[in-house]
Amino acid sequence: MRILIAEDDDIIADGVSRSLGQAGYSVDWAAHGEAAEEALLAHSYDLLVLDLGLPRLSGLEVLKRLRARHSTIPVLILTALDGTHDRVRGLDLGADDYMVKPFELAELEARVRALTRRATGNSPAIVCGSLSFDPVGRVTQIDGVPLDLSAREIGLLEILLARMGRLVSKDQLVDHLCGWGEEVSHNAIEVYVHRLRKKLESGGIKIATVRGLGYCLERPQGE
Amino acid sequence: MRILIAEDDDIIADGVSRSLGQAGYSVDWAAHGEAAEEALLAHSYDLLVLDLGLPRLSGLEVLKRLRARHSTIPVLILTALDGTHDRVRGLDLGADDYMVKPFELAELEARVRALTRRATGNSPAIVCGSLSFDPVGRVTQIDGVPLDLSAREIGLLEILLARMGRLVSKDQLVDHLCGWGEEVSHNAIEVYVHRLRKKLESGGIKIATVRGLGYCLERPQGE
DNA sequence: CTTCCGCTATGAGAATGCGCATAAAACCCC
DNA sequence: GGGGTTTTATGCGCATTCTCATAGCGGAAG
Repeated sequence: MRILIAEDDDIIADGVSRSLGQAGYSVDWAAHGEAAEEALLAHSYDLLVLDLGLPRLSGLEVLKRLRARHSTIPVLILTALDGTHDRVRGLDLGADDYMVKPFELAELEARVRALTRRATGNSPAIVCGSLSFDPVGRVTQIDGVPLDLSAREIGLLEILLARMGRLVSKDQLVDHLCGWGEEVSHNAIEVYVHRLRKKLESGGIKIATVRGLGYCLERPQGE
Repeated sequence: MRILIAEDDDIIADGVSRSLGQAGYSVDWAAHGEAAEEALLAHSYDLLVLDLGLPRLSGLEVLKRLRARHSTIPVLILTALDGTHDRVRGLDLGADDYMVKPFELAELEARVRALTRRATGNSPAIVCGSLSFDPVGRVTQIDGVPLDLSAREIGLLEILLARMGRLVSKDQLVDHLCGWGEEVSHNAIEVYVHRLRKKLESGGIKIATVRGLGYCLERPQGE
């Protein structure tokens, strides 16, 4: 799950990205409207958190262009206390939710969860054999028993589930786990896979290795 | 967008088909499992709304056969409140979403939208007799059973499938398998072909040798 | 028909480097 | 600073790849 934050106040941006990063999302940050526009064109995000008071290119303008391109990415707008007018206009332009500054990080997280859920097609849970993954709460269960996973493990599992039964290269994994700027070695991926495998093996879930190409979460036998 | 509804309760079926028809889909209705099976074989649908409690042929069976034919149509299953077990089994068999009766038509519509949207992103598998190959996931199945191939074998199969029924020279194979700097001997190609043949023979897939010219993946009968 | 030569099949062995495991270091949040 | 998590470091095992040697096959020429 990849999220773009368009926010000029770097203290807020920092807090938000930490908080969401902690929750297992990979977060990119754009400090002004043009950077946001560029990032949106260059990558595919699952959610945009958009401050309306952006320099260079206003948040409303970014949103307008985004929707003009028929993008359906969920957008959560951030607005100052007195920006009622803009807020309304934002919702008119196709924003999905809004928050008024200052806000609680916990509440932001909750709303982000709600919005990303919608993006995953409303599916209540992704099931793979005895494993079920709830994209809303980002909670994993094996045979109904909650499984304790770290942020990185959740991120890894998420993309493997999204591409269940297909091969996923290490580069693809790196892409999904990290925003740009931060990169992680292939070795790190191997370590995550190792740990995730250990936690999943009790449920009979297997991650197959294809040497030189990548990993593949085995789809449970449809029989 | 064409949708098939397999549902024996004609009141529900009527409501659903009106609602979806209203929304611009063209809707067919099958009142029992065999009719659904027949319709699925006769036409190509973009979505199947499947009641699990069908007479004549159960919904689970319909779904199972559908997936056995390597169909990737999105399937939304309808289930009674107490059908937890069947629901889980349905998702295991490759259903994409489910709804519990009774449900709101508006919600059904929303989920149908989500599923049909997702479908357009799906890549069609390349099928050759009992073999199917997903070019995106680079995963091979024979009669629905995943086949364990190495990187080189996958690469070889990939290009043979792309030129199915046509002759592929060894030089072409070398080109496709190796990057710029690296080269590989013709003898190596022979070895890959040998190993790939061994793994494919159980599925009745044949790679013909054309002496002095190259190899050719035989197109299955009936096309 | 027989012989010969070159192409292909096949098995076995060797080399490479990928991925695994484990440990240890950096990091981060409370 | 202490628990957790993330990341880097490192050596080993082994699957995969590739070469080699040999046997099989097919076509062409004599």
